[in-house]
Amino acid sequence: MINSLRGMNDILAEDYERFTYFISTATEIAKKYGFHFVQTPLLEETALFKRSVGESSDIVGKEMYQFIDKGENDVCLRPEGTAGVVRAFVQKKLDKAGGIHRFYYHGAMFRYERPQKGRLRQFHQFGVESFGVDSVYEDANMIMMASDILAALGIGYRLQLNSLGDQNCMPAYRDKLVKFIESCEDAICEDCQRRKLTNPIRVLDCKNEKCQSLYLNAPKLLYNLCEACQSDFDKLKTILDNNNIKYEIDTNLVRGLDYYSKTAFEFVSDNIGSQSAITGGGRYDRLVEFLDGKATPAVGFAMGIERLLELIVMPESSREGYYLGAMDDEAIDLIVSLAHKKRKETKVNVEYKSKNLKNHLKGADKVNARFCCVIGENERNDGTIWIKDLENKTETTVKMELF
RNA sequence: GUGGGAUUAGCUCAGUUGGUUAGAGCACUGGUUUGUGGUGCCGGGGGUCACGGGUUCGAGCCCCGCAUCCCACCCCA
Repeated sequence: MINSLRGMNDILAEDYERFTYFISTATEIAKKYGFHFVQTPLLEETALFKRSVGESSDIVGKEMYQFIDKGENDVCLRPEGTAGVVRAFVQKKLDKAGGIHRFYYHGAMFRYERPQKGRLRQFHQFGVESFGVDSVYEDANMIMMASDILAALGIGYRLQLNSLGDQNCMPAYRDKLVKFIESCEDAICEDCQRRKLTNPIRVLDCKNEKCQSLYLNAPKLLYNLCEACQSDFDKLKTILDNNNIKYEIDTNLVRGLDYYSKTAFEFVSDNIGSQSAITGGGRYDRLVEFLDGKATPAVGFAMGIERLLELIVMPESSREGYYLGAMDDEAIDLIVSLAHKKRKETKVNVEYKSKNLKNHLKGADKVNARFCCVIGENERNDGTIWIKDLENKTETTVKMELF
Protein backbone atom coordinates (compact mmCIF):
# COMPACT_ATOMS: atom_id res chain seq x y z
CA MET A 1 0.00 0.00 0.00
CA ILE A 2 1.23 3.46 -0.83
CA ASN A 3 0.64 6.01 1.90
CA SER A 4 0.63 9.77 1.78
CA LEU A 5 3.92 11.43 2.62
CA ARG A 6 4.74 12.23 6.19
CA GLY A 7 2.92 15.30 7.43
CA MET A 8 0.66 15.46 4.39
CA ASN A 9 -3.00 14.63 4.89
CA ASP A 10 -6.07 13.94 2.84
CA ILE A 11 -9.05 16.12 3.60
CA LEU A 12 -12.39 14.48 3.02
CA ALA A 13 -15.90 13.96 4.34
CA GLU A 14 -16.53 15.80 7.59
CA ASP A 15 -13.10 17.46 7.62
CA TYR A 16 -13.80 18.87 4.21
CA GLU A 17 -17.18 20.17 5.41
CA ARG A 18 -15.37 22.05 8.15
CA PHE A 19 -12.69 23.20 5.75
CA THR A 20 -15.16 24.68 3.27
CA TYR A 21 -17.22 26.13 6.09
CA PHE A 22 -14.13 27.95 7.30
CA ILE A 23 -13.22 29.22 3.82
CA SER A 24 -16.71 30.50 3.11
CA THR A 25 -17.01 32.20 6.52
CA ALA A 26 -13.59 33.85 6.25
CA THR A 27 -14.19 34.85 2.63
CA GLU A 28 -17.50 36.45 3.43
CA ILE A 29 -15.93 38.58 6.15
CA ALA A 30 -12.87 39.50 4.06
CA LYS A 31 -15.20 40.75 1.33
CA LYS A 32 -17.10 42.87 3.86
CA TYR A 33 -13.78 44.54 4.66
CA GLY A 34 -13.25 45.24 0.97
CA PHE A 35 -10.70 42.55 0.13
CA HIS A 36 -10.40 40.76 -3.22
CA PHE A 37 -9.23 37.26 -3.98
CA VAL A 38 -5.72 36.65 -5.28
CA GLN A 39 -4.20 33.34 -6.25
CA THR A 40 -0.46 32.92 -6.68
CA PRO A 41 1.58 29.84 -7.66
CA LEU A 42 2.60 27.19 -5.18
CA LEU A 43 6.03 27.11 -6.76
CA GLU A 44 8.22 30.21 -6.76
CA GLU A 45 11.82 31.13 -7.27
CA THR A 46 13.77 30.39 -4.10
CA ALA A 47 15.24 33.88 -4.13
CA LEU A 48 11.81 35.33 -3.44
CA PHE A 49 11.67 33.77 0.01
CA LYS A 50 15.32 34.37 0.76
CA ARG A 51 14.79 38.08 0.20
CA SER A 52 11.45 38.43 1.93
CA VAL A 53 11.19 35.93 4.76
CA GLY A 54 14.94 36.25 5.34
CA GLU A 55 17.85 33.86 5.26
CA SER A 56 18.27 34.03 9.02
CA SER A 57 14.79 32.62 9.58
CA ASP A 58 14.28 28.93 10.29
CA ILE A 59 11.72 28.79 7.52
CA VAL A 60 14.21 29.67 4.83
CA GLY A 61 17.24 28.24 6.60
CA LYS A 62 16.01 24.70 7.07
CA GLU A 63 12.37 24.16 6.26
CA MET A 64 11.89 24.81 2.56
CA TYR A 65 11.04 22.19 -0.07
CA GLN A 66 13.70 23.46 -2.40
CA PHE A 67 15.00 21.86 -5.58
CA ILE A 68 16.46 22.53 -8.99
CA ASP A 69 13.90 22.01 -11.75
CA LYS A 70 14.54 20.62 -15.23
CA GLY A 71 15.37 24.07 -16.53
CA GLU A 72 17.94 24.40 -13.75
CA ASN A 73 15.94 27.02 -11.92
CA ASP A 74 16.32 27.16 -8.15
CA VAL A 75 12.71 26.86 -7.00
CA CYS A 76 10.75 25.96 -3.90
CA LEU A 77 7.24 25.23 -2.71
CA ARG A 78 5.97 28.29 -0.94
CA PRO A 79 6.44 28.13 2.83
CA GLU A 80 4.14 31.11 3.41
CA GLY A 81 1.78 33.33 1.46
CA THR A 82 2.84 36.95 1.81
CA ALA A 83 5.96 36.84 -0.37
CA GLY A 84 4.05 35.56 -3.40
CA VAL A 85 1.32 38.14 -3.03
CA VAL A 86 3.86 40.95 -2.77
CA ARG A 87 5.69 39.60 -5.82
CA ALA A 88 2.40 39.56 -7.77
CA PHE A 89 1.62 43.08 -6.53
CA VAL A 90 4.95 44.35 -7.85
CA GLN A 91 4.87 42.27 -11.04
CA LYS A 92 1.43 43.65 -11.95
CA LYS A 93 2.83 47.14 -11.29
CA LEU A 94 0.16 47.91 -8.72
CA ASP A 95 2.85 49.68 -6.68
CA LYS A 96 3.26 52.20 -9.50
CA ALA A 97 -0.50 52.42 -10.01
CA GLY A 98 -0.80 53.75 -6.47
CA GLY A 99 -3.93 53.69 -4.39
CA ILE A 100 -5.10 51.00 -2.02
CA HIS A 101 -5.10 47.30 -2.83
CA ARG A 102 -6.51 44.69 -0.48
CA PHE A 103 -6.22 40.95 -1.11
CA TYR A 104 -7.22 37.72 0.55
CA TYR A 105 -5.99 34.25 -0.37
CA HIS A 106 -6.02 30.70 0.83
CA GLY A 107 -4.12 27.59 -0.12
CA ALA A 108 -1.45 25.07 0.70
CA MET A 109 1.91 25.98 2.21
CA PHE A 110 4.88 23.63 2.65
CA ARG A 111 7.46 23.43 5.38
CA TYR A 112 9.77 20.50 6.00
CA GLU A 113 9.34 20.20 9.75
CA ARG A 114 8.84 17.31 12.13
CA PRO A 115 5.07 16.78 12.15
CA GLN A 116 3.07 17.16 15.30
CA LYS A 117 -0.52 17.93 16.18
CA GLY A 118 -1.25 21.26 14.51
CA ARG A 119 1.99 21.14 12.53
CA LEU A 120 1.97 19.57 9.10
CA ARG A 121 4.38 19.63 6.21
CA GLN A 122 1.61 20.57 3.84
CA PHE A 123 -0.81 22.84 5.63
CA HIS A 124 -3.27 25.52 4.63
CA GLN A 125 -3.46 29.17 5.39
CA PHE A 126 -6.06 31.85 4.89
CA GLY A 127 -4.40 35.23 4.68
CA VAL A 128 -5.01 38.86 3.85
CA GLU A 129 -2.65 41.59 2.70
CA SER A 130 -3.36 45.29 2.49
CA PHE A 131 -1.17 47.59 0.38
CA GLY A 132 -0.99 51.38 0.30
CA VAL A 133 -2.34 52.33 3.71
CA ASP A 134 0.14 53.57 6.27
CA SER A 135 -2.48 54.53 8.84
CA VAL A 136 -2.52 52.54 12.06
CA TYR A 137 -6.28 52.37 11.60
CA GLU A 138 -5.57 49.76 8.95
CA ASP A 139 -3.56 47.71 11.46
CA ALA A 140 -6.53 47.85 13.80
CA ASN A 141 -8.80 46.98 10.91
CA MET A 142 -6.82 43.81 10.25
CA ILE A 143 -7.03 42.79 13.89
CA MET A 144 -10.74 43.45 13.91
CA MET A 145 -11.19 41.37 10.79
CA ALA A 146 -9.27 38.43 12.25
CA SER A 147 -11.27 38.81 15.42
CA ASP A 148 -14.54 38.86 13.44
CA ILE A 149 -13.58 35.68 11.59
CA LEU A 150 -12.67 33.84 14.78
CA ALA A 151 -15.85 35.05 16.48
CA ALA A 152 -17.99 33.93 13.54
CA LEU A 153 -16.47 30.48 13.88
CA GLY A 154 -17.06 30.35 17.63
CA ILE A 155 -13.34 30.27 18.40
CA GLY A 156 -11.97 31.68 21.63
CA TYR A 157 -8.52 33.26 21.68
CA ARG A 158 -6.02 35.52 23.38
CA LEU A 159 -4.58 38.38 21.34
CA GLN A 160 -0.94 39.28 21.90
CA LEU A 161 0.42 42.60 20.74
CA ASN A 162 3.80 44.21 20.28
CA SER A 163 5.55 46.83 18.20
CA LEU A 164 8.77 46.04 16.39
CA GLY A 165 9.64 49.63 15.60
CA ASP A 166 10.69 51.01 12.24
CA GLN A 167 13.91 52.02 10.49
CA ASN A 168 14.24 55.02 12.78
CA CYS A 169 14.17 53.27 16.12
CA MET A 170 14.92 49.61 15.31
CA PRO A 171 18.63 49.97 14.41
CA ALA A 172 19.40 51.97 17.53
CA TYR A 173 17.52 49.47 19.63
CA ARG A 174 19.31 46.61 17.92
CA ASP A 175 22.69 48.08 18.92
CA LYS A 176 21.50 48.53 22.46
CA LEU A 177 20.27 44.94 22.59
CA VAL A 178 23.48 43.52 21.14
CA LYS A 179 25.45 45.36 23.81
CA PHE A 180 23.18 43.84 26.43
CA ILE A 181 23.58 40.35 24.98
CA GLU A 182 27.33 40.75 24.99
CA SER A 183 27.16 41.53 28.69
CA CYS A 184 25.81 38.06 29.41
CA GLU A 185 26.99 36.21 26.35
CA ASP A 186 28.78 33.46 28.29
CA ALA A 187 25.60 32.40 30.05
CA ILE A 188 23.17 32.19 27.15
CA CYS A 189 22.41 29.17 24.99
CA GLU A 190 24.14 28.37 21.71
CA ASP A 191 21.07 29.30 19.69
CA CYS A 192 21.03 32.73 21.25
CA GLN A 193 24.73 33.23 20.56
CA ARG A 194 24.00 32.46 16.95
CA ARG A 195 20.95 34.71 16.93
CA LYS A 196 23.04 37.57 18.27
CA LEU A 197 24.86 37.56 14.97
CA THR A 198 22.02 36.76 12.58
CA ASN A 199 18.90 38.33 14.05
CA PRO A 200 19.45 39.56 17.61
CA ILE A 201 15.79 40.47 18.17
CA ARG A 202 14.96 36.81 18.14
CA VAL A 203 16.80 36.06 21.35
CA LEU A 204 13.86 37.61 23.20
CA ASP A 205 11.74 34.81 21.83
CA CYS A 206 14.06 32.10 23.19
CA LYS A 207 12.22 29.35 25.08
CA ASN A 208 15.23 28.46 27.21
CA GLU A 209 14.37 29.29 30.82
CA LYS A 210 17.87 30.32 31.75
CA CYS A 211 18.04 32.72 28.82
CA GLN A 212 14.61 34.08 29.67
CA SER A 213 15.64 34.80 33.23
CA LEU A 214 18.66 36.71 31.98
CA TYR A 215 16.58 38.64 29.46
CA LEU A 216 14.20 39.93 32.12
CA ASN A 217 16.52 42.91 32.33
CA ALA A 218 17.06 43.22 28.59
CA PRO A 219 16.05 46.50 27.00
CA LYS A 220 12.55 46.20 25.55
CA LEU A 221 11.94 47.46 22.08
CA LEU A 222 8.53 48.61 23.17
CA TYR A 223 10.18 51.09 25.55
CA ASN A 224 12.66 52.28 22.93
CA LEU A 225 10.30 53.26 20.15
CA CYS A 226 10.67 56.49 18.25
CA GLU A 227 7.94 59.06 18.63
CA ALA A 228 6.02 57.99 15.50
CA CYS A 229 6.04 54.29 16.41
CA GLN A 230 5.09 55.04 19.98
CA SER A 231 2.12 57.19 19.03
CA ASP A 232 0.96 54.62 16.49
CA PHE A 233 1.15 51.87 19.08
CA ASP A 234 -0.76 53.97 21.60
CA LYS A 235 -3.36 54.78 18.98
CA LEU A 236 -3.71 51.11 18.08
CA LYS A 237 -4.41 50.23 21.69
CA THR A 238 -6.99 53.01 21.91
CA ILE A 239 -8.78 51.81 18.79
CA LEU A 240 -8.88 48.25 20.07
CA ASP A 241 -10.15 49.48 23.46
CA ASN A 242 -12.86 51.49 21.75
CA ASN A 243 -13.96 48.44 19.82
CA ASN A 244 -13.94 46.16 22.81
CA ILE A 245 -11.12 43.94 21.60
CA LYS A 246 -9.07 42.58 24.46
CA TYR A 247 -5.33 42.17 24.10
CA GLU A 248 -2.18 41.47 26.05
CA ILE A 249 1.08 43.29 25.49
CA ASP A 250 3.86 40.80 24.89
CA THR A 251 7.15 42.66 24.67
CA ASN A 252 8.86 39.45 23.57
CA LEU A 253 6.50 38.77 20.67
CA VAL A 254 8.77 38.65 17.66
CA ARG A 255 7.50 37.37 14.39
CA GLY A 256 9.67 34.68 12.86
CA LEU A 257 9.70 36.29 9.47
CA ASP A 258 12.17 39.09 8.98
CA TYR A 259 9.94 41.42 7.03
CA TYR A 260 7.74 42.69 9.85
CA SER A 261 7.98 46.15 11.36
CA LYS A 262 5.88 48.23 13.77
CA THR A 263 2.67 46.38 14.65
CA ALA A 264 3.04 42.66 15.32
CA PHE A 265 0.23 40.51 16.65
CA GLU A 266 -0.62 36.92 17.28
CA PHE A 267 -3.89 35.20 18.18
CA VAL A 268 -3.33 32.12 20.30
CA SER A 269 -5.62 29.37 21.53
CA ASP A 270 -5.20 27.49 24.78
CA ASN A 271 -7.16 24.51 23.53
CA ILE A 272 -5.09 22.88 20.80
CA GLY A 273 -1.80 21.90 22.41
CA SER A 274 1.62 23.41 22.01
CA GLN A 275 1.12 24.61 18.42
CA SER A 276 -1.08 27.36 19.76
CA ALA A 277 -0.66 30.23 17.30
CA ILE A 278 -3.81 30.34 15.20
CA THR A 279 -3.29 33.68 13.51
CA GLY A 280 -0.20 35.79 13.09
CA GLY A 281 0.42 39.05 11.35
CA GLY A 282 1.70 42.56 11.37
CA ARG A 283 2.94 45.46 9.36
CA TYR A 284 5.67 45.13 6.74
CA ASP A 285 6.26 48.57 5.24
CA ARG A 286 9.64 47.74 3.72
CA LEU A 287 8.89 44.47 1.95
CA VAL A 288 7.55 45.83 -1.33
CA GLU A 289 10.75 47.81 -1.67
CA PHE A 290 12.89 44.76 -0.86
CA LEU A 291 11.19 42.98 -3.74
CA ASP A 292 12.05 45.77 -6.18
CA GLY A 293 8.75 47.60 -5.96
CA LYS A 294 8.07 51.21 -5.18
CA ALA A 295 7.99 51.71 -1.43
CA THR A 296 4.48 50.86 -0.31
CA PRO A 297 3.18 50.47 3.23
CA ALA A 298 1.51 47.13 3.89
CA VAL A 299 -0.02 45.04 6.64
CA GLY A 300 -1.46 41.53 6.74
CA PHE A 301 -2.08 38.34 8.64
CA ALA A 302 -2.38 34.62 8.05
CA MET A 303 -4.49 31.97 9.75
CA GLY A 304 -3.51 28.32 10.07
CA ILE A 305 -6.57 26.51 8.81
CA GLU A 306 -5.84 23.04 10.22
CA ARG A 307 -5.32 24.52 13.67
CA LEU A 308 -8.64 26.29 13.45
CA LEU A 309 -10.61 23.31 12.21
CA GLU A 310 -10.60 21.55 15.56
CA LEU A 311 -11.85 24.70 17.24
CA ILE A 312 -14.67 25.52 14.85
CA VAL A 313 -18.18 25.18 16.18
CA MET A 314 -20.26 24.09 13.19
CA PRO A 315 -23.88 25.17 12.89
CA GLU A 316 -26.25 22.24 13.36
CA SER A 317 -27.06 20.58 10.10
CA SER A 318 -30.78 20.34 9.48
CA ARG A 319 -32.70 17.82 7.40
CA GLU A 320 -32.50 18.56 3.74
CA GLY A 321 -34.00 17.27 0.51
CA TYR A 322 -35.82 14.11 -0.41
CA TYR A 323 -35.38 10.37 -0.08
CA LEU A 324 -37.21 8.27 -2.66
CA GLY A 325 -37.89 4.56 -2.28
CA ALA A 326 -39.94 1.80 -3.89
CA MET A 327 -41.87 -0.84 -2.01
CA ASP A 328 -41.99 -3.21 -4.92
CA ASP A 329 -39.82 -3.71 -7.99
CA GLU A 330 -42.47 -2.28 -10.34
CA ALA A 331 -42.12 1.13 -8.65
CA ILE A 332 -38.35 1.47 -9.04
CA ASP A 333 -38.41 3.01 -12.51
CA LEU A 334 -41.06 5.46 -11.33
CA ILE A 335 -39.00 6.77 -8.44
CA VAL A 336 -35.87 7.05 -10.58
CA SER A 337 -37.74 9.29 -13.03
CA LEU A 338 -39.31 11.34 -10.26
CA ALA A 339 -35.89 11.79 -8.65
CA HIS A 340 -34.41 13.03 -11.91
CA LYS A 341 -37.17 15.62 -12.14
CA LYS A 342 -36.94 16.65 -8.48
CA ARG A 343 -33.19 17.18 -8.65
CA LYS A 344 -33.83 20.26 -10.77
CA GLU A 345 -34.82 21.95 -7.51
CA THR A 346 -33.21 20.12 -4.60
CA LYS A 347 -31.08 17.28 -3.23
CA VAL A 348 -32.53 13.81 -3.75
CA ASN A 349 -31.38 10.39 -2.52
CA VAL A 350 -32.74 7.32 -4.32
CA GLU A 351 -32.78 3.75 -2.99
CA TYR A 352 -32.62 1.31 -5.90
CA LYS A 353 -33.73 -1.73 -3.93
CA SER A 354 -37.38 -2.22 -3.08
CA LYS A 355 -37.94 -2.44 0.66
CA ASN A 356 -40.75 -2.22 3.16
CA LEU A 357 -41.82 1.14 4.52
CA LYS A 358 -39.96 0.82 7.80
CA ASN A 359 -36.66 0.27 6.07
CA HIS A 360 -37.22 3.22 3.77
CA LEU A 361 -37.92 5.45 6.76
CA LYS A 362 -34.72 4.22 8.35
CA GLY A 363 -32.86 4.91 5.11
CA ALA A 364 -34.30 8.40 4.80
CA ASP A 365 -33.34 9.13 8.36
CA LYS A 366 -29.81 7.92 7.80
CA VAL A 367 -29.16 10.32 4.91
CA ASN A 368 -30.75 13.12 6.94
CA ALA A 369 -33.47 13.76 4.35
CA ARG A 370 -36.34 16.10 5.19
CA PHE A 371 -38.93 14.09 3.25
CA CYS A 372 -39.29 10.35 2.85
CA CYS A 373 -41.23 9.55 -0.33
CA VAL A 374 -42.39 6.07 -1.16
CA ILE A 375 -44.30 4.37 -3.97
CA GLY A 376 -45.91 0.99 -3.33
CA GLU A 377 -48.74 -0.94 -4.89
CA ASN A 378 -51.43 1.46 -3.64
CA GLU A 379 -49.64 4.51 -5.00
CA ARG A 380 -48.96 2.89 -8.35
CA ASN A 381 -52.65 2.11 -8.74
CA ASP A 382 -53.60 5.70 -7.84
CA GLY A 383 -50.76 7.41 -9.75
CA THR A 384 -49.62 9.05 -6.49
CA ILE A 385 -46.58 9.23 -4.23
CA TRP A 386 -46.67 9.05 -0.45
CA ILE A 387 -44.64 11.73 1.36
CA LYS A 388 -43.72 11.98 5.01
CA ASP A 389 -42.12 15.09 6.48
CA LEU A 390 -39.62 13.56 8.89
CA GLU A 391 -39.33 16.74 10.91
CA ASN A 392 -43.00 17.57 11.43
CA LYS A 393 -44.05 13.93 11.17
CA THR A 394 -46.88 14.87 8.81
CA GLU A 395 -47.90 12.74 5.83
CA THR A 396 -49.46 13.58 2.48
CA THR A 397 -50.16 11.83 -0.79
CA VAL A 398 -49.85 13.75 -4.06
CA LYS A 399 -50.31 12.96 -7.74
CA MET A 400 -47.00 11.97 -9.32
CA GLU A 401 -47.27 14.71 -11.95
CA LEU A 402 -47.58 17.32 -9.19
CA PHE A 403 -44.51 16.01 -7.30
C1' G B 1 17.12 17.59 13.81
C1' U B 2 16.90 15.53 19.55
C1' G B 3 14.28 12.79 23.49
C1' G B 4 9.80 9.95 25.13
C1' G B 5 4.98 7.23 24.23
C1' A B 6 1.67 4.72 20.97
C1' U B 7 0.19 1.43 16.78
C1' U B 8 -5.03 -4.93 17.51
C1' A B 9 -12.03 -4.71 12.94
C1' G B 10 -14.25 1.28 9.23
C1' C B 11 -14.01 4.09 14.49
C1' U B 12 -12.97 3.94 20.04
C1' C B 13 -10.54 0.37 22.66
C1' A B 14 -9.96 -4.71 25.81
C1' G B 15 -6.65 -8.87 25.28
C1' U B 16 -3.92 -12.18 32.17
C1' U B 17 3.28 -15.01 33.62
C1' G B 18 4.10 -16.27 25.83
C1' G B 19 -0.38 -21.48 25.13
C1' U B 20 -6.35 -23.95 21.17
C1' U B 21 -10.45 -20.73 16.54
C1' A B 22 -7.97 -12.66 18.82
C1' G B 23 -12.95 -9.92 21.70
C1' A B 24 -16.49 -5.63 23.04
C1' G B 25 -19.16 -1.11 21.95
C1' C B 26 -20.26 1.94 17.90
C1' A B 27 -20.63 1.76 12.55
C1' C B 28 -22.06 -1.39 8.25
C1' U B 29 -25.51 -5.24 6.55
C1' G B 30 -29.90 -8.66 6.71
C1' G B 31 -34.30 -10.07 9.14
C1' U B 32 -38.08 -8.74 12.60
C1' U B 33 -44.19 -13.04 9.79
C1' U B 34 -46.48 -8.08 4.66
C1' G B 35 -47.23 0.15 5.17
C1' U B 36 -44.46 4.25 9.97
C1' G B 37 -37.76 6.47 11.19
C1' G B 38 -34.26 8.56 14.28
C1' U B 39 -35.15 5.04 19.96
C1' G B 40 -37.15 -2.54 20.39
C1' C B 41 -35.43 -7.64 19.31
C1' C B 42 -32.47 -11.48 16.57
C1' G B 43 -28.70 -12.55 13.06
C1' G B 44 -24.39 -11.61 9.55
C1' G B 45 -19.94 -9.84 7.22
C1' G B 46 -15.40 -7.64 8.47
C1' G B 47 -8.54 -8.46 11.49
C1' U B 48 -1.56 -10.92 7.28
C1' C B 49 -2.66 -7.83 15.57
C1' A B 50 1.43 -1.13 11.21
C1' C B 51 5.59 -3.32 8.46
C1' G B 52 10.44 -6.40 8.33
C1' G B 53 13.51 -9.62 10.98
C1' G B 54 14.83 -12.55 15.54
C1' U B 55 14.10 -15.75 20.13
C1' U B 56 10.73 -20.07 21.11
C1' C B 57 7.74 -26.44 20.53
C1' G B 58 4.52 -22.06 20.29
C1' A B 59 4.54 -14.64 19.66
C1' G B 60 -0.85 -9.75 19.48
C1' C B 61 2.35 -10.32 24.03
C1' C B 62 9.64 -10.89 24.50
C1' C B 63 14.13 -8.69 21.47
C1' C B 64 16.11 -5.70 17.16
C1' G B 65 15.05 -2.63 13.01
C1' C B 66 11.71 0.52 10.34
C1' A B 67 7.27 3.57 9.19
C1' U B 68 3.51 6.63 10.88
C1' C B 69 0.91 9.30 14.62
C1' C B 70 1.05 11.67 19.44
C1' C B 71 3.90 14.49 23.42
C1' A B 72 8.06 17.63 24.71
C1' C B 73 12.25 20.42 22.61
C1' C B 74 12.50 23.48 18.32
C1' C B 75 9.59 26.36 15.03
C1' C B 76 5.31 28.82 13.55
C1' A B 77 0.11 29.54 11.26
